[in-house]
Amino acid sequence: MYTSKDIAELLFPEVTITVEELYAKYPKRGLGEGSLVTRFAPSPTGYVHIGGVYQAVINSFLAHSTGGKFMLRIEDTDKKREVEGSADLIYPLLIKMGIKIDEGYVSKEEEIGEYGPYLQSNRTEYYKAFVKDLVSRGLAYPCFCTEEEEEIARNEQKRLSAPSGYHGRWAKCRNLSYEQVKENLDAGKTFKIRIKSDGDQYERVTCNDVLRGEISFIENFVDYVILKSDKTALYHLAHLVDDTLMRTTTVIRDESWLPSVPLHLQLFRYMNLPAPNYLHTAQVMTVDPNTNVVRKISKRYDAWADSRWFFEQGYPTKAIIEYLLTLINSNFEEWRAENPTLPEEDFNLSIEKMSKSGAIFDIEKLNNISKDIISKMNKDTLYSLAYDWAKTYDQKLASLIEKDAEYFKRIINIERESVKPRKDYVTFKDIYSQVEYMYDEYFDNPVVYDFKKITDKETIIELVNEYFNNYFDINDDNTVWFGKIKEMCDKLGYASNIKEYKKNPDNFKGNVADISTVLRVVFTTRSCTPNLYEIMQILGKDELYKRFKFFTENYQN
RNA sequence: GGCCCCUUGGUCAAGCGGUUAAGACACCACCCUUUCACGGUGGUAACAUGGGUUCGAUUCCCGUAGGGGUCACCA
Repeated sequence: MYTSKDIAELLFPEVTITVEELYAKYPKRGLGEGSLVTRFAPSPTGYVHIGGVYQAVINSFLAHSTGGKFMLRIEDTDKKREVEGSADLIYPLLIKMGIKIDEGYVSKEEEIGEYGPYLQSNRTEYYKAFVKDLVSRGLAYPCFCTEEEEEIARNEQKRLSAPSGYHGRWAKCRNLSYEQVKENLDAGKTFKIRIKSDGDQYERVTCNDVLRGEISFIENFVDYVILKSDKTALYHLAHLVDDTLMRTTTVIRDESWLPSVPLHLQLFRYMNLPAPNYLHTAQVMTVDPNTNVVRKISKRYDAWADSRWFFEQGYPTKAIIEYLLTLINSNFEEWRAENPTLPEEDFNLSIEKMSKSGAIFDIEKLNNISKDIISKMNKDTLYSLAYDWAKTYDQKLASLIEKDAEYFKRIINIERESVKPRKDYVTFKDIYSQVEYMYDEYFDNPVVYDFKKITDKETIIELVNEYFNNYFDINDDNTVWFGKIKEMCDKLGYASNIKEYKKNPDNFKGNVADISTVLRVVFTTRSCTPNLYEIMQILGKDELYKRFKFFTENYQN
């Protein structure tokens, strides 16, 4: 009389390692009581989705704030979906995001940590060992059904409105004898392994989710495939094996995994293992710009689903992370306001403050955070980050910077490094268009002078001449400089005091703002610029004359 | 359709039985101001709905609706 053990041996003669040996090989970690061991486990199907970064942030913060470990595991069991080379993109991306990885897959050549391999395709023997154990104890079995047969069963179930899946009378291979299995094998049929579910569709099982509390489900009564016919693991199996052997304490994943919790709990029970703690996060969503419908962020429709998009756009890493943090923990902004200079790693991410409902990704809010972060950078930091960015994404800006780094720094430092710094740049992408007029090359192309009230060429020339002849001294300080402009206003019949002007506009030809605008536009072509005095200081006397000359030769009313 | 999760302003969200229902972003107005960018002040705007429980529900329970997820040899 054959037993299930014989079937296991028949199916997996090559598997000699046992689960006991594996447990021994990966002993419990000697971490403190409340230390969380977490993991980010993406599959290499392309670039890292922004939702993945969101997950990684949660995992890493929770591990690090509890003195635990954060792992990076690559879930590449599905070779059909894998995008060549994309596994090697993940680690560098996370590092660039400022997320520290304690253990895991770095590249084809490199791994960190003692609980590996961290690439699932290198763990097949482990999965097989677990499966063999399950089969030998009669808790899993080989299934020889073809796709066609299963398709037919599915259709029948649909027609009958029966619960779908491989179970009950549809589970044809559930009780195959040793002889039947051998017969199929001898006939050259391929098999996959299904869990032999003991679940009852009228019974319930509960899970105590760390975030959501107790959740009750119908027991799993479907004999799900856990090992594919190519003998690679399905997620469910890999999750059981990896998170057990890697000693993960808390499985953090998005809520789309909630429906498979009963299966996972069953799997752990079958292995006589304690299930890890589960934390099912909400998903980040977006509103479709065309239909106004809330939906998942999609690789197909949303360019920014690709986390690299944020780098291309010139968002500082810090802005991306801080925005994500505001979505994850509602009190992050408050903490940031109270601790403006602390690094974000110091923030204590807490599960209690985590929202259960999916947030809609708000670019406007991100922009605000980004603008604020850039405004608080000192000129050297901004210079180096902007230059790094420009080198890969904006050659025009890069070459401007390369001409003269110090000159560039002077420009971006106007009204920076102060209590109320300017907030001109939402991203590094905004810099070019706001500094270009400080460079001579700008005038190689046709320029448009953006004069406001005073637009007549002769009048402007008279005004600038008057200014240069009687009021201009590059050595004046800001106060003297502006005092002289007011003096000139008074002399020419323009109000030097705007309040006075507003009281009796008819008494004046205009006001000091009009005069300032004339100078501003002659020197920069723009009516909106940072502090004019500083701009004039940076341009210097000769350049100012040169620009005035250019104006006289090129401006047309 | 079955099962599961979620539901406070346009968005992120405080709140955890009694509040004039915070705050941030966005928007609007005013102030400050040589333009702009800041900064300041103020404003518009919310508890999906119906039943309970209770002296009293945004808060607790049930139903309904809406949104989302999931029902693969994908993760």
